[in-house]
Amino acid sequence: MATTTEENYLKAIYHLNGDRDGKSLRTNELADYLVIAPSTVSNMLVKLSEKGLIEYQKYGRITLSHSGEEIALSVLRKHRLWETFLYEKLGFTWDEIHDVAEELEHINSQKLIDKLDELLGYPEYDPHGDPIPKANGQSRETYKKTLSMAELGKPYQIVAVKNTSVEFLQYASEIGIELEAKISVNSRLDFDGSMEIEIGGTARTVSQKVAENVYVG
Amino acid sequence: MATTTEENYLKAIYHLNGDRDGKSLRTNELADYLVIAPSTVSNMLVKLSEKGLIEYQKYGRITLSHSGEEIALSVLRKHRLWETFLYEKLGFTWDEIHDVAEELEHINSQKLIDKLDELLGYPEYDPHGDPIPKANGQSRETYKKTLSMAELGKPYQIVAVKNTSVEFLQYASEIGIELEAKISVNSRLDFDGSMEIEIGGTARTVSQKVAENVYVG
DNA sequence: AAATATTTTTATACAAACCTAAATATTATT
DNA sequence: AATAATATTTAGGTTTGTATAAAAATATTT
Ligand SMILES: [Mn+2]
Ligand SMILES: [Mn+2]
Ligand SMILES: [Mn+2]
Ligand SMILES: [Mn+2]
Repeated sequence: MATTTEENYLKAIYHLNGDRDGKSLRTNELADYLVIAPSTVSNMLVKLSEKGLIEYQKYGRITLSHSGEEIALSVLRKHRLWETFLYEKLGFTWDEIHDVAEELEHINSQKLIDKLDELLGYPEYDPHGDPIPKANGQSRETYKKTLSMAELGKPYQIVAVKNTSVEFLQYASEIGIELEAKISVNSRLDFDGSMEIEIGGTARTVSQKVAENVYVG
Repeated sequence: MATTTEENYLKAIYHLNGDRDGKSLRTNELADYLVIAPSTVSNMLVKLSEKGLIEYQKYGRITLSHSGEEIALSVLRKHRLWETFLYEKLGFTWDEIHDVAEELEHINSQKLIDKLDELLGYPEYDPHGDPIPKANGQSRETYKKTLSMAELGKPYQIVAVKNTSVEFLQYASEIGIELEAKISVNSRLDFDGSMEIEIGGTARTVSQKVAENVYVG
């Protein structure tokens, strides 16, 4: 069995190798993401590699092995099912669920997760719009079009958010950014990438950074 | 904050000091209960004592401090609420819930436990008949009368079970021992304390050990 | 009350997960 | 291609929670 720490590494590697354009994942990037020292990561990479959970050799690129990816997907499945539970059944808001799910995802019980899935009615997406991997490890691909890439004047719907920090999600809620909300871009300012949008009938200005964290479809 | 291990120690001390008749709790008994070496316990006792969570000095008796008891009760509350959730909402059987709750009880989120309590309708007892401590730390006293102490011929109801091992609970279910079941003792054999009982209309023989693990009222 | 047995503590060690600082390898710049 | 900058690993330490074996304290038996 993988420890909680190992599971978090595998999930991080899966995540960081997900939306990248070819660039190979390296020690420092993982260390930054996990907010720990590069030397700690370096040691752990040797251990994960010895356990057959990642493909890796000194100074090289970091990728998951087949069994490593299986674990990463199962932890991600648990994470997103718990988030859905907290949101749907316990009335948590979407900015409160991530941190708690970060702990719950490490509870070991196949029956628990199967029954939770059943209780929730086999949801396909979590409250941030992210796809929930299936029990067999199948997972839908992630979204590609962000609000910052949207065409001017065209009507869109919000399908997911990228960032799950409390700060972003609370701000997003305040300005009406929520799943399935109708949204369109009126204009884009070349200088800083900020844009005038219309959301729920109200006109707003959002920064490029915000626009890059909203997926539309 | 207490670590998961510390929480488990405090809960164990609370439990072992609960149904005892004056005998003072000592290192070896704790070590046996937790299935770890006495030296490990000895070291941990010094740490817990330094943290002000227990009253203890070398070679002496072990009791919880006020703040130690607060933590023990809050962990016990979480444990029993989770057990109730698994049983009521996810269809687990009463022999499957303890081990999973043993992990879930260490998740840190006040909101999570408050909302769980609400979802369950503020239950008073867990699926083993044990009282669930209130949020303010109040807890009903534990039961005193076991089946082995019952009067012959008198009608009783099962109110709780003492042992939560899979082996005991599965056997108990098989012979009709479940909460609220009507039960009476026909005869008791002095030789080994075994007894003839009638439960749900069926006559059975149970050992003294089984009878000591069933609470009636 | 001595001797013996038992319990508890102390000394020492190990694994996991982290750290800082130093050494080394890789990459970028001149 | 040599030098400088950056990334990564290695060396050496810390903390938490565990273990075994030896020492010391307490309890029991003779
Ligand atoms: Mn996690
Ligand atoms: Mn999510
Ligand atoms: Mn526990
Ligand atoms: Mn219980």
